[in-house]
Amino acid sequence: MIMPTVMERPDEFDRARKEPMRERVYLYAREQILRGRFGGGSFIEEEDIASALGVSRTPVREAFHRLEAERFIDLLPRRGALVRQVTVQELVDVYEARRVIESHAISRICREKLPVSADMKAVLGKLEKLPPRETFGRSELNRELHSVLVARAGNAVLSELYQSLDARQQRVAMTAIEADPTRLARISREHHALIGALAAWDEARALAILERHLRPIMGVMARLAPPA
Amino acid sequence: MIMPTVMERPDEFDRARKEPMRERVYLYAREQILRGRFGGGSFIEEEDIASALGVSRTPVREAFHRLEAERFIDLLPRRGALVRQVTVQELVDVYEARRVIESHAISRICREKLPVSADMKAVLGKLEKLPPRETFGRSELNRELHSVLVARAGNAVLSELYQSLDARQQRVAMTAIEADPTRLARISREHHALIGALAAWDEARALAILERHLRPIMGVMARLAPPA
DNA sequence: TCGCGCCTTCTCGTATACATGAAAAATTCT
DNA sequence: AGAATTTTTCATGTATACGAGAAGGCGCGA
Repeated sequence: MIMPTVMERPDEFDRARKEPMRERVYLYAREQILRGRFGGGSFIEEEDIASALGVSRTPVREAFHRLEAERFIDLLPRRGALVRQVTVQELVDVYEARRVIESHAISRICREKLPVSADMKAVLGKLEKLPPRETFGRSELNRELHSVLVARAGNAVLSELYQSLDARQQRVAMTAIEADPTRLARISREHHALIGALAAWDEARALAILERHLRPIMGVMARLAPPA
Repeated sequence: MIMPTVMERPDEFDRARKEPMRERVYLYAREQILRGRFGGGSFIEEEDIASALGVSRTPVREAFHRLEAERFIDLLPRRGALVRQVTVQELVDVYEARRVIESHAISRICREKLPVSADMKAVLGKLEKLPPRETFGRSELNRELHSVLVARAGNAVLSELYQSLDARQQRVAMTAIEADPTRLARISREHHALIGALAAWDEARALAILERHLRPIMGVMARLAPPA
């Protein structure tokens, strides 16, 4: 029932686009949550979004169901959509899951002697071209690098699972970067080291770098998401 | 557009139940796919299900979206719902993913010296009480045992990921059992051995048993799902 | 004043109606 | 006849309507 922000002007978006309405509704609601406008623990109602975007409730419902599947909200029967509170425990679990999947990918890449893919090089290249100021863009590319790494291992199912984790952590990743911008430089260094170890198929070294790479993030999380 | 089976009598189900309609529609469509009545590669239309169950298209749409999220069908824009063909590659990937997650769970249980949970014992108990004839029930319990094992490790996120894998492989698991009923006895023995190793916190042994346990299934899969 | 139950209100869940766009069918041209 | 184009069909995508169930307010009684 809490409307965190009053929209002065109905959030009109380009209705000319031909992509399905529910997709745009989904992206809109997702961004509101990501940006923290819909705080965790507050309710959103279908009609809110529908009128704000000038669409009917039907596509909003479909977007809500997708958001629920991705654990952004909980759909309470006849009550509304509760924006999930990100708990510390959940973050720890997400990072452990990431570590499990990424470690496996690294092991496969090294054991099967898979060369570093063009995708990985492309992402690294884009990262270098991007000025350090562009924290948002860099953060996106960093996440993409990890995705591409997992994809390289060649297991589509694991890649999908990893993607869903990625969506879940995205909320916090953004604020984590903002809270400590100096981390970006460190992350870049670690990424280069990781790709280097992968190119040399040095499994032990790559795994060690991954460990060091993921561990400190948990500390940041704990500070950002005090227990509800 | 292919309706594999003509329903002589509209598949009437108990409309008195108070659980949401979309849930029943979901379960119905899911079972049809699981039982192979909607063959892989064929289209199902919303209206088919709606009229077969005597409901409107609205809950059917929601059920379809859920089935798509669980990878039972592909929703093609303005075309319909395509029942996914289970490829050998996908099955191999699913089993590899299972192995990754279950191995991690075993490692954690052994390293943190977590005692075998009451849940696990309960499932084992139910399994022993169930007569060997009950292949379907035994298969369900076997899957449940693995779920409980993963849950024991205490990572809710990984448990969720595992659950989604479980749903994906269910289609084939059923037919796999039917194709080779002698496997059930072997599975039971391996499960007992696995729990034994877990109780002793013998990580290496438990992992070895898991490997042996999951590997032969892939052979069965390859025979059951010839490349499309 | 406080507790209990009724009533109002408001949102979701489902049904129905209409619009849109793609596939299939019919027609025409070569 | 064969192929390309137009027409038709028909399932999906979206909007709207209606009913049911829960939350909160209000009045009544202790």
